[in-house]
Amino acid sequence: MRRIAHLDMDAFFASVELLRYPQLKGLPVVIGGGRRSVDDLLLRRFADRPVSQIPVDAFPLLRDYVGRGVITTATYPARQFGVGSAMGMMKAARLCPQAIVLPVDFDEVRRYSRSFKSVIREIAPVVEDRGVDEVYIDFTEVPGGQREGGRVLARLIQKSIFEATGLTCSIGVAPNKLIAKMASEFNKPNGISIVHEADVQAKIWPLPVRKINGIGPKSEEKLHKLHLHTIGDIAAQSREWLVDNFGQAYGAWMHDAAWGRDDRPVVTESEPVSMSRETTFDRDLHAVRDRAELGAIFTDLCTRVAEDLRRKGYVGRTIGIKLRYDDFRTATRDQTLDHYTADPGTIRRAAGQCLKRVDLDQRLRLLGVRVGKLAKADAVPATAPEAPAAPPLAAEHTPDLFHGTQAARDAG
DNA sequence: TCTGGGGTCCTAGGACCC
DNA sequence: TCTGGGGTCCTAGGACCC
Repeated sequence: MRRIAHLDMDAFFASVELLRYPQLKGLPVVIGGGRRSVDDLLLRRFADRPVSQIPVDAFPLLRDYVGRGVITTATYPARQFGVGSAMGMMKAARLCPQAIVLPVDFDEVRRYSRSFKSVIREIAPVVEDRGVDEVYIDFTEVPGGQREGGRVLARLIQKSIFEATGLTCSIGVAPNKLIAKMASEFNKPNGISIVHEADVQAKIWPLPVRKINGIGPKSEEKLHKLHLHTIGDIAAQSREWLVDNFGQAYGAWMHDAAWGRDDRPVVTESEPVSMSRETTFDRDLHAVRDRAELGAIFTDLCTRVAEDLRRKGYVGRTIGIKLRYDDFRTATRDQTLDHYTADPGTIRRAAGQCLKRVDLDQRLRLLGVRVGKLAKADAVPATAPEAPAAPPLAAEHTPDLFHGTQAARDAG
């Protein structure tokens, strides 16, 4: 009998911060925002004492937050005010102005991520990564993995993670990934939930459709229009009806999902498909009026993707850009080269070509650069960047960007 | 008050080749 | 002069997830 666990760290980003600032325990704290944070200032101001001694009233509050951005994680006390992840900072500030705001410390989060995952792998080796704070674990072949439906092993993992990191997690164990994912939410935080095949009707069917991993806001809205609100409502429809309304692949999948059927394996290894860097500006920028600023950001994005590729040992063939207009519409353009590259100049030139194919009259709020069709750098025949060599990546050397004049282009 | 940054996968049309 | 399918690759957009 297959036994699959889904493990989800409780309020991971916030919990990592609480380890550093235990004085914030029990308070509403939100993580997110980024650049505008006062965190560094705080540390400098109280450089004379351990961070755990910084007084609570010295921390920055959500009510004082200025800028764009969304909440990455909210502590449970903050959630009581209706604040949750993916919520805009400004909206969160209205709901809970007294919440403390801290920026994401990616290095620290990654460190704890590696740490809790290695604890799990020592106990149960078949682990699938689902981002920094989540994994699927195959209990089926683990000695003792079937005892009490997986509860015994789940408890051991929970305890081992807590002892190694001081962090809590919630675990769902079920016949497959789909149900395990839903089950891990049943007893949050620091909970375990065991679901068997026979429980689907009682425990899964009453849930709202949105709880199915794969049904998002758009599908939820469409389901609601069809008067389907619970997973049981979907299960009550015929496969044919769902296919007629949602298409062959999605409709059939939805039917299976509602009946708790899912035979996807736990995948322990995977290769990246693309790497990208993007940034939302502090204020909307215009291609002509803010040309220099945009040019510098663009160059920086190209440089950073190139660094990411090199650091991880990949090259790519498809170079693309993404931009978001002030009205939140998104446009993408990409171009496939005849050779693989990780060279910042090559990426910059190809991305620059893409930029010329998109409307730049409207103000922009976001710019991104993506490299796709990746291959391992050592698995691909080495190709020199085509002559002439890539120009240096200074803004003044790339006058073709953002409505550069033809004369400037010729000069470049 | 809008709405981050990093991804994956799917769809659909057109090019191009056999 | 009209009429094929099938397969693969490229591109743009969009849904969804963490």
